[in-house]
Amino acid sequence: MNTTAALDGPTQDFLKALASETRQQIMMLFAGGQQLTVGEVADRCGLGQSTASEQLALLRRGGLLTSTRHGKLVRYRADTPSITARLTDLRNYLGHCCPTPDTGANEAPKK
Amino acid sequence: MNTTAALDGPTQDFLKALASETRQQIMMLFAGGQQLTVGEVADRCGLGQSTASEQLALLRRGGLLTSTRHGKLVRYRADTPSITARLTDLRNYLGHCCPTPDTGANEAPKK
DNA sequence: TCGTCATATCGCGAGAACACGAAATGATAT
DNA sequence: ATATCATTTCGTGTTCTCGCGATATGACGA
Repeated sequence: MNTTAALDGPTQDFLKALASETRQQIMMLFAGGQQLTVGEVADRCGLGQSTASEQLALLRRGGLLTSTRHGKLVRYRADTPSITARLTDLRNYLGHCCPTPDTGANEAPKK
Repeated sequence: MNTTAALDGPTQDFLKALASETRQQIMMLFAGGQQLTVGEVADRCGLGQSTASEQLALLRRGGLLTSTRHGKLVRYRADTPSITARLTDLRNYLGHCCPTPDTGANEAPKK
């Protein structure tokens, strides 16, 4: 029953991607700029190979990871600029919901 | 079925609360410091009374709203300091997942 | 007290998400 | 081309979420 989208698609996907403990756990593996393949993620999380692939795809759609093929391997890594952008979007959205959420970054009045 | 928490409880609840379009829509009603009752939220969103109550409870658990009783009415409003805190937690978490998430305008020594 | 209004909780059905194994796709070497 | 390895996509069962109506709790007034 939604006539009005509350958030734009990208931020939607960002939140949905993060709202899963399994995917949060996966994200932890990429600390320090780590680059990991699907198999490595599956292995370290104790997930099936296909499950890992699907979850990684969700994280990529959410703008948290990027992937690059290296031969037959696909290497995933954190998409830092995208993450930063979506965090800013999220803060802007929350800025609409409440008076000055004010994380230190002040909203300059537009124009 | 993961025993290892990737995120602390509060931030967990924060993300889960926000990862629903209905709840995002609800949050929009509180723009500008608005204070609304359960019935008003139900009415404006076209939701059943019980549904609105449950969703508001989730948002409160997520640290996005606070509630106060005024007689038989319960008034909800945005919990700005809590929102700010959880946004910071989220950024810290993401800071662990990727090299220098570059908070953009972080705690810059403002004046 | 009782009756009523506003909110919270319970029980339920429809739909989405999660994780899996099996099969399809893509890539490299022989 | 064939074999093999890594990844993706498909089909399935299980579990969780969402929204509802019905019922219970709490607050006020008569």
